[in-house]
Amino acid sequence: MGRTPCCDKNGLKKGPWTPEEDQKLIHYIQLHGPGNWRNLPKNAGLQRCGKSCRLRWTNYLRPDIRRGRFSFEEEETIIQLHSVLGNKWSAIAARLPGRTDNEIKNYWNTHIRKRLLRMGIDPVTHRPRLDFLDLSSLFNSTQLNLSSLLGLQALVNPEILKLANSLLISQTENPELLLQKIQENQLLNGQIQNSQGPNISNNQTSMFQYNNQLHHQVPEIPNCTPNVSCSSSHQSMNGQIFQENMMLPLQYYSNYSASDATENSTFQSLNNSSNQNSQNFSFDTPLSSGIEDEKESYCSNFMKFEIPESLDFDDFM
DNA sequence: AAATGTGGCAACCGCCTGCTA
DNA sequence: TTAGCAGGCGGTTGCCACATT
Repeated sequence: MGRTPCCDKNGLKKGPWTPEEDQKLIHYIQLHGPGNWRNLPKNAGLQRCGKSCRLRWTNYLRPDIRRGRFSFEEEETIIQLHSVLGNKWSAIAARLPGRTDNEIKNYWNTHIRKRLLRMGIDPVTHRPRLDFLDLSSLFNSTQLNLSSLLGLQALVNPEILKLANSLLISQTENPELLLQKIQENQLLNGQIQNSQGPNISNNQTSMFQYNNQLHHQVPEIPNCTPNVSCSSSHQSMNGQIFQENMMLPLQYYSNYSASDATENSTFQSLNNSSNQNSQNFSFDTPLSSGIEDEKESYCSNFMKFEIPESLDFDDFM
C-alpha cells in the first residue's frame, strides 16, 4: 500500500515560517483548537501542508513550551531517561514538561552526545568506550602504581556502588521501575527547588557536595586519563561481568552540564562550594585557565571507572 | 575586511502505528 | 480482513549566526 502524501504539495510554501503565518495558525487554533491538521491550513488561510502546521505548533508555537537553556535537572533527567529509553524522544519529552521531542533530540545531538563522547562514554550504551580510552597511558604512566591503585577500592563510597548497582539492575530487569525512580527524583528535585527558591545552584551544590566527597575519597592519579578507581566487586573477570561493571553510575554523568550558562553556573557553584570547604575539593587545573580546559579537566576528574580487583591486564594485551 | 569553517536549531522527509469503514 | 487515512515519530537536511583564519 503506497503512502499517499498528507497533502498536495503543489503550491504549498516550505521553509521558515513568517510571523504572519504564525499569527494565523495561533489565531485559528485559539478559536478551534488543534487537530484535523489536514484541513487546518485551508481553513486558517495558510499555504502550508497540515503536517508542517502541526510541527510548527507542537515544536514552537504551543503556549506551554518552555524556551531557553536546559536546566541542570533537565539535562540529568534526559541522560537518565535516554539510558533507559534510547532515542525515544517523545517518551523522554513526555517526562520533561514544556520541552518538545525535537528540542530534546537537537539538544542531545548537539550538546550531550558530543560531551559524552569526549568523556569516553558511548552515548548509545551509556558505557565507557574502551576504544576511546588511551589504555596505554595507564601502563606507561610512571606515576601509576597498579598495586596501590587496586588498593583504592576501600576508599570508594559504598553508597555510590549501591546506587550504581541498583540502577543497573533496574535498567536491565525493570526499566519501568527505573522510570518511576527517575520521576520520583524529578519530583524531589522540584521540591528542593521550591523550598530553596528558583536558583538551581542550590541543588547543584548539594549534588556536587556528594561528588566532592567522592573526589576527596579517591586520590588523584596524575597524568592518567581517565582516572581509575576500583570496584568492590570480587567477581572473576570475564567479558560480560567486566562490561557490566563498566556501567557508569549516574553521578559520573552529573559532573558536567551541557549549556555554557549552566556550565558557568556549575563551576561557580563548585567554586563556591570549594571555598566553603577548601579541603573538600580542588581542581587539577587552576581556575584561571580557560573554561573549556576547566570543563575537560572537570570531566576527566570524574572518569573513574570500576575495574574488578581480579582484572588480569594481560587479557587486554 | 573578507573568506572559510563550525555549531545550533528549525523544519522537512519518509516510515510507522493505530483507527476506521 | 484489509485498504486508506491522519497523526506521530526519529533521522536528516539546510540555513543562519558566530568564530576563526
